[in-house]
Amino acid sequence: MSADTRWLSTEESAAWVRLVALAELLPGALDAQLQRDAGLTHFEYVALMSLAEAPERTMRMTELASRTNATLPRLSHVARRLEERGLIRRFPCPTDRRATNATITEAGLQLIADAAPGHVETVRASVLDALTPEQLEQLYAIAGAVLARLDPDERLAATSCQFSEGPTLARAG
Amino acid sequence: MSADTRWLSTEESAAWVRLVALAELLPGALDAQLQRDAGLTHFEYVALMSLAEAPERTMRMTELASRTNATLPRLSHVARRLEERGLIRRFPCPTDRRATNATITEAGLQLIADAAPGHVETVRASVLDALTPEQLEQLYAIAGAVLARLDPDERLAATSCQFSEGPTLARAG
DNA sequence: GTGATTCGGTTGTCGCGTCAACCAATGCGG
DNA sequence: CCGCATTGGTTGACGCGACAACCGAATCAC
Repeated sequence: MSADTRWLSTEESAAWVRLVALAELLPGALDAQLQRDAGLTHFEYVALMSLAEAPERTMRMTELASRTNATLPRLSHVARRLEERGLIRRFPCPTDRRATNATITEAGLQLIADAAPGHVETVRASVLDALTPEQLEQLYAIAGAVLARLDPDERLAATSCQFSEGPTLARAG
Repeated sequence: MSADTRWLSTEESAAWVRLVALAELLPGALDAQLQRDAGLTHFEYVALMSLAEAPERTMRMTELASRTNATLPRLSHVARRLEERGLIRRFPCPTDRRATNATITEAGLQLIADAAPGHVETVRASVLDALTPEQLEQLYAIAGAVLARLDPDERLAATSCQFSEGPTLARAG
């Protein structure tokens, strides 16, 4: 009976409620747009993006799972579906025959290249354009502070969610 | 072919990646703690909390669904499970015989009363205690600006996630 | 009143994620 | 070498949420 619970102050409660609402709504909004326009979940989009930006467009299943905050079984299921759709290919790793490498195919690159503009547009419309430059900086700091608690190993730090505007990644065989 | 896509700047991309990571990890962290300590999902916790704070500890299914950002089928499934566990009760609304009212039981009140301290502790440990008072205020404003886009009707504005420290809600029959 | 429409809710089906079980390959101790 | 634990990954069963179909009750047109 720890009666010494530090309940939330009014300000804490208000901010918390909003953060929870945000965390509740954002994934659904991202999934809905990507599903509608590209037939992809946000998770699939991030996974394909990660592969697209990896050296040789190839990554070990375990590393991909870690970078996308997925369990290995989950990634395995998703990879099977993506492979059935011809968006990725899997093959045993030559140096460690336990491991599996995943590579994004040309069709996969094409799909995310087509999907990226709409996705970026959604990100702007639902979040970024609602914030001032100062708030953008504040958000970066705040999310960083929280992630230090939730993701101490910074496994998700390297996820990428957009194409840069540099030399296009698609068709760069 | 909209080649006029406004790609993300470095600052935007960095903040966005962190926000996505946060939205990805937070629900899992909340679910894990509540599941472990009370056998509840975060959604079930919020639903029970909403009932506990409603007048007569009773609410219409439709209103509860709206406040918790749930579809009606989802809420119906969850309500059936909670009822089977004896945490809520459902009965037809006397004034509109189409409608169903849900009431939290004594057992339900007891459960969330027991679960609340641990949950608040988790909220502090994973988020609130990582932020300065200024950042808390900034978070409130930022999340408010984004929610204006994601939840224009402010349906989630009234969700409550904690017990106040006022007269305890449990056992107040 | 009576028929058509809408509202409030429940039920069934399907897809995805989790968990546990399993298998092959590797590494390690002796 | 030979056990044995560990690593990397897949598979199957189960639970939850989304979607569609459905039903009774209320409402509206006239």
